[in-house]
Amino acid sequence: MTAQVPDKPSLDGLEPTWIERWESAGTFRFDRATPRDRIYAIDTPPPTVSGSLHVGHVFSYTHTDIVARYQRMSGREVFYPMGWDDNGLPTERRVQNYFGVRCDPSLPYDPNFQPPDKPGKEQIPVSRRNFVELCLRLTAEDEQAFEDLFKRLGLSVDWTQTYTTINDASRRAAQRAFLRNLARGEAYSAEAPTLWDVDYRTAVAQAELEDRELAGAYHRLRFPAAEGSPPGTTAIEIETTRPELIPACVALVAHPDDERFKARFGSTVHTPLFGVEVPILAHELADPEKGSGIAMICTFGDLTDVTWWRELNLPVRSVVGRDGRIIPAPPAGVPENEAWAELAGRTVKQAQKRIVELLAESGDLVGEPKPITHPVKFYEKGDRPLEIVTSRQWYIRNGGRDPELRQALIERGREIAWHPPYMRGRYENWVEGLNGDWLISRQRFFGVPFPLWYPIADDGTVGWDDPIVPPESRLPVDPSSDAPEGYDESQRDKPGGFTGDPDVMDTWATSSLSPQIAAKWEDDPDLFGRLFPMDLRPQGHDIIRTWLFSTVVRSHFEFRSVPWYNAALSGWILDPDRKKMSKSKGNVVTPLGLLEQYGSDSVRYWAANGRAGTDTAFDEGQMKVGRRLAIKILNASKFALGLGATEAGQVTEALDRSMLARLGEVVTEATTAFEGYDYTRALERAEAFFWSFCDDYLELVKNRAYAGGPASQSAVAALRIALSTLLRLFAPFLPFVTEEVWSWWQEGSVHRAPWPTPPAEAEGGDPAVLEAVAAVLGQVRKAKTEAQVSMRAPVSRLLVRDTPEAVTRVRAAAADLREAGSVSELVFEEGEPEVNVALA
RNA sequence: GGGCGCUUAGCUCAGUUGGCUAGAGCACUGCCCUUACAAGGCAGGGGUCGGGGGUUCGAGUCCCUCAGCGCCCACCA
Repeated sequence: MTAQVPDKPSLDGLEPTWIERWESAGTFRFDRATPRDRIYAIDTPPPTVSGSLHVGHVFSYTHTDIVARYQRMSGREVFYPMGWDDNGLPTERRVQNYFGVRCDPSLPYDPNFQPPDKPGKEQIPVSRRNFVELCLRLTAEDEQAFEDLFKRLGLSVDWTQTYTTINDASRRAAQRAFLRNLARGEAYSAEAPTLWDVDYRTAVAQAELEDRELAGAYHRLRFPAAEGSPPGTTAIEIETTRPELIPACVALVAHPDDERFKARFGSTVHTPLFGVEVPILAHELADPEKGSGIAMICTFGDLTDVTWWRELNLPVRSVVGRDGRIIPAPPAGVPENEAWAELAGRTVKQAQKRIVELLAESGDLVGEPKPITHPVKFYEKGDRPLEIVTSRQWYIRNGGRDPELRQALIERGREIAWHPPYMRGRYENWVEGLNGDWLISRQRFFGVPFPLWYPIADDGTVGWDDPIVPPESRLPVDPSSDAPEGYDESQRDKPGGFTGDPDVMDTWATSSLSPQIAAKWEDDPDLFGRLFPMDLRPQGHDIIRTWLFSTVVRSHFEFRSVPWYNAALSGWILDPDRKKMSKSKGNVVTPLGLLEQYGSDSVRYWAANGRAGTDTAFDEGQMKVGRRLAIKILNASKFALGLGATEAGQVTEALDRSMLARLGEVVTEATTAFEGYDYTRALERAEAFFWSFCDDYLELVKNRAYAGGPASQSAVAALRIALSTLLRLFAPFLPFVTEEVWSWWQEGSVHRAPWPTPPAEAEGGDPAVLEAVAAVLGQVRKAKTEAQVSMRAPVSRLLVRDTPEAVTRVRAAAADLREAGSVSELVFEEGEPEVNVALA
C-alpha cells in the first residue's frame, strides 16, 4: 500500500483527532462474546470523585493502560472499565459547602427541593434522599471532567463500561453482598468502644487510622489513698496526658511484678477533684518504665484503655460525647460537683485547660506539666484526634479475631502474583497484625444504606439484635424511606412498628466489591462468568490494607476464590525534594496543563519510566525526552516510508538482516518483560534499539536506499519491516504518535494490530554486523569531530584492522560504510584491533 | 521496638543466576546547517558503586556489620 506521508509531520492536534476516531470506531470496545480464556479483565481503581485528579493519577493510570494495550495486542480481549468512587465523606463535605446544605435524615423527601444559587450562611437542612440527589448532581459534573482528562491521556478504557459506587447497581451489589455476609454469620453488629471522629461524627475503621505528632504534656497527679487504709499509706502519683479524663477514670494499673505497687494491688484510691474510689489493679501491659510506672485507666483515653477495661472487667464511665465535648451530666458513680460544672459542655481541649487549673488550685497537680510531643491517632481524613465512644456498629469478620480465617486470607494472598513480589509481604504483615474485625458502618448519609430495619416492641424497645431483612429481589432499598415487608410507612418509629437502620456502609465496603460491580455480578451472570476472577488489580501500595485486603475478604467469603490473579502496585510521585507530591504542588502542576504543554505521549513516556512499586520523581525533563522520542518517530517514519514501497520485499543484504536480527532480540526481550509486568524494561529496550536504528542503521543505508536496484530494495524492505515492528513495540507507551504513523500506511488501528514477533526476514542475520560497522562509523565521526570538520568531509583512507571474524563482519557492509563515511579507500587488515582514519 | 524497600556520575535511574575497561538519559563542554529530523545531529569530560569487614581466581552483584533515607506495623500513662 502506498504511504500517505505528510510533508511536515507534527504532534500537534493528534490527541483530539485520534480520541474521536477511536471512539467512533469502537477501537477499545469490549467484545463480551469472547471466550473466557481469551479475556483479560482489569479491576480499574475507581478514583474518588471529590475535587480533581492530580499528577499521581496520570502516573499510575498510565501504567495500567500500558499493560492493557499490550494485552490487547497480544490477542486478549481486554475488559477495561472505569468506575467513579463517588460515595463517601469527601463528597459529602464538598456538597455541603458547594450547595450550602446539610443532611438531616429525620426530614421527609422533598421532590421539589432546589438548592439556593449561592450557599447561604446557614446550611439548609435537607432529607437524606435530597442530599444524595445533590451529591449525584455534583459528582456527575466531576465525573465528566475526569473522563475527559483520562481520554486525553489516552487511556484505552471502554467508556461504555462505567459505573459509580453510588448507583443502583452498586448499591444493589453492596447490599446483596452484605446480606449474604449476614446470613452466613460473616457480618454482625455489636455495641462496643469504637474509634470516633468528633467532627464527622462517625465511627472509623482500624485501617483508616493514622498517627500524627501532637504537642501535649505529662501531668503528674496525686491520687490519695482511700479512708481506712493502714496508717502511712501514701498517695499514688500517676502521669497522664489526658487529665480531663479524670472523671472517666475507673482504675489504676501497674505491672504485676512491680515491687513498688505489689502491696497496693486490690486496695483503692480516690480520684482527685471527684473523689471517686477506684481500685489499683495489675496487668502485664503496664510498663514500669513509663511515667511513674502506674497508669490511670479511663473509658476511654486510648486503645490500651479498651484492652484493660475489657480484660479487667471494669465499668464504663464515659464523659466525652459524640460531638467531642464533655457530656452535660456525669456518668453514674461520679458526683455532679463544682469541678464537673466547670467541665461540662467544654471541648476536650478546653476541658483539659480548665481541669489543670483546678488541679493546681486543689494541690493534686504535682509540679509543672512537662511538655512533650507524642503520636496521637487521627482519622486519616479528620482534623481532630479520635475519641473512643461506645456505640452499636456493624462489623465484617476479617481474621482480626479468628486465627483460622486470618491464615486462610494469607493463603489467598499467596495465590496472587504480586508486582513487585515483595508487596505480598506488606499484605501478610497487615493481615497478621489485625486485632479486630472490620468496622463497616458509618454514621453518615451519602453511602450505601444498610438494608435493614429493626422491630420496635410495644414497649418501645428496639430489637437491634433481630434485624428485618428484605428479599434480594427488592434491592437496593433505602430503609429510611422504604418500609420493610409486612409493614407500612405509618408504622415507622412507632411502638409495634419498625425503625430503619440509620447508617451507611463505609466506602471501602462498596469498593471492596469493585470486581463484582464492574462485572455485573448476579445482574448479568453470563458476563460475570467470563470476567471473574479478574486478571489484574492495579492500585497504590498505600491501600493494600484497605482496598486490596477488603476485596480479598469479600471474594473469599462469597466465592471462596481470589478476586484476581495479579496485583500491580504503583509507587508515589515525589517532589524534586523527594517528599510525597504535596497537594499544593499537585494543584500548581495540573495534569491537563502537562498534557497540553508536552503532549500526552510525552507525559506517558515519563510515567512509563516509573517501575511498578517504585516511587518516581516528578520530572518534566523526562517529558521533554518523551516528546523528542515521539518527534523522532515521526521523522524516521517519514524517511522510511518516503522511499516508497518495494514489491518483492526481499531482504538480501547482510547489514539489513543484521538489523532485523537485533530487532528480533529486542522484541523477545520486550515481550518477556511485559509478561512479567515490567513495562519499563520493555520501553527501555525498544527505545535503546530505536536510537541506534536511527543514528547508525539509517545513516548507513541511506545512500543505498536512495540509489535504486536490488540492494536498495533490500534496505527499503528492511526499513518497512523494522518500522512496522517498532511502531507496535511503542504503541502501548505512545498511543497517539504510533497510531498517527500507522495510519499513513496501514489499515486499521495499531492498537488492534498483533503484538510483534521477531521478523522472519532476519533469518540467518548476524546481530553483530550492525554493531561492528556502527563502531567503525563512530571512529570515523570521532576523527571528523576532532578535526572540527563536517560529517560530510571526505576520508581519503580508512583502515580497519581486527580479528578475522570482526573484519568479516565489517566487510559485509563495506559499501554502506564507505558511503556513510564519505570514504575513498577502505582497507581491511587482520591483526591488533585499530581503526585509522585519514582525512583528505 | 518489628518488618520491608532504598543508597551507583551534579540530577533521575538501569545494571536479570558473580565474569571483559561500571552503563543510559538529563545537565555540562566542544563541533557540525549532513536532502527524515536545528523543537536536530555528532563527539567528549565526569563515578574510591553509602562506610567497614568477609567469601572467591574474580564482588556494584553473595555473607556479616555499621550509617543514612523512605514506607508499613506496634507502642504511645
